[in-house]
Amino acid sequence: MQANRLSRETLLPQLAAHVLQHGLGGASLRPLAKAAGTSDRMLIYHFGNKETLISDLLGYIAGIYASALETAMGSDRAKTRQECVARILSQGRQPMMQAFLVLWWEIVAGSARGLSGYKEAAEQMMTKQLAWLETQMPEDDPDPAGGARYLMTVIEGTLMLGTVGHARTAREGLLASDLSGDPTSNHSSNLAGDLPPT
Amino acid sequence: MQANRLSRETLLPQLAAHVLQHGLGGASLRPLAKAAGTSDRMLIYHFGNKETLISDLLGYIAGIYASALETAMGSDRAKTRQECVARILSQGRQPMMQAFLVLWWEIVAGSARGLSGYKEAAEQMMTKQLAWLETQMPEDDPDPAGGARYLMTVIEGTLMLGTVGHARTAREGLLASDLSGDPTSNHSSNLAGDLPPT
DNA sequence: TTCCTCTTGTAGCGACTGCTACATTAAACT
DNA sequence: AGTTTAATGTAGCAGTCGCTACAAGAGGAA
Repeated sequence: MQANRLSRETLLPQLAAHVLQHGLGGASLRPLAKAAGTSDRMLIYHFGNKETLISDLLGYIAGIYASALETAMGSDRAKTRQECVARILSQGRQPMMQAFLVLWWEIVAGSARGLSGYKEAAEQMMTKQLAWLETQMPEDDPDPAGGARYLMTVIEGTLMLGTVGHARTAREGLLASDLSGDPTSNHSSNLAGDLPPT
Repeated sequence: MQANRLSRETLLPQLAAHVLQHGLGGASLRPLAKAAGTSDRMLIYHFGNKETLISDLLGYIAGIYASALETAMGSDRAKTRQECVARILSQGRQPMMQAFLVLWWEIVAGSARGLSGYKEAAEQMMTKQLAWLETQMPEDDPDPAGGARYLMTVIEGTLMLGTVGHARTAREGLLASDLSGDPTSNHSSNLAGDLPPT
C-alpha cells in the first residue's frame, strides 16, 4: 500500500499533531518531518522555507480550533453569565483543550515578539472564540455583545493566572466579582464548584 | 581600567538587559556572553549550565520587576476600582513595561510547557503584583483582597487580548462591565480614555 | 519511444548549539 | 618565595540548525 503524494494538505494534520504535543519553540524541521513521515528536504520543497511552514501551520491550527468550537457549541445556552464562564473554564480543562492551551501561550508569546504568522493566527482564534462566546450568552442578557467581550477578558485572565500557578487567585477574584452570583437573582450560583482547582 | 572580576551578580544585570531586549526563546550562550562582555566559556563556568543560568536569570528578572513595582507604588491610592485598572493599564504602556510584557508571555509559555524555573519566576512576579495591587485599591473598597484578585484577572485578560490584536475587544468588554463606572457613584468615570487604543 | 515536469532521496554545506579539555594568568595563602 | 586555588583564554568536539546541489525515479505528453 503506497502512501499518497505529499502536499501541504496531507502534511499539515500530522505537523499540527506534532506541534500540539511538542510545542512550537523547539519545532525544527527534522523532527517535524519525521512526525509527518517525510524528510526535512520535502518540507522545504512543499512550503518553501520554515517560516511559511510555521505560518501555514498556525493558520491550519487556528482552523482546527475553530471547528473544535463549532462542535462544542451545544444547542442549550447558559442561563447566567457565571454559568457561561464556568462552562467554558470546565471545557478548558479537557485534555485536548489543555494541549491547545499550552500551545496558545507560545502563540501569544510569538505574537508579542512579532513573529510572522503568529499574530494573525492568534487574532483569528480569538475572533472565533468571541463569536462562539456570543452564541453562548444567556438569552435574557441585557448586553450580549459587550457581555461576551467582558467575559472573554475575565476568562483569558483566569486561564493565564491558572497556567502560572495562580488559579487560586483567579478563583477568589471571580468569587469576589459580580459574576459570583447576584443574590437578587433567581439563578443558582455554583461558580465556586466549577472554577479550576488550586 | 581593568574590568572587575566576573560573578553571577555582575553578570545577571547585563544578561537581563539582553534578554529583555531579545527574548528568551532565541537566547543562546554566545550572544548572551557577548552582551555581558564575556565568553560562553565563562557563563558555563559561573552558572554550571544553561538551564540554571536561565533559572537564575528568571529569578533575577522577577526581582527587577518587584523593585520596579516598589518604585511605581505612588503614595496616593486610586479612588475607584476603575481608576485602579486604568492606572495600571496606562502604566503598562510605558516602554520599559512593554519590554517586560513581551518577555512575560515567553515566561507564561515556558510555565505552561513546564520549563525549569519559569513557573517559579512567574508565580513570584504575580504574587508581587497582587500584593502591589492590594496597596493600590481604593481606601473605601468593601473587599480589597477579593477586589484586587478580581482586578488582577481582568487586567491580565486585557493585557493578553491586547498583545494578540484584540485590545478593542478588551476595551469594549471593560466598558460593558461594572468597572465602567457605576452611574450611582459620585466618582468620575474616565476608564474609556485610559484604556489601551486599538 | 523520447521528452519533460513533478516529486523524492542522498549527501552535504556552513553556521550555530551547549559544553569541555587544556593551558595560562592572577591572586591568595603559608 | 613557594604553593595552591580561582578565574580566564583558546581551541575544538559532537550534534543540530535551515537549507541546497545533484541526481534519480515517476508519470504524462508528444
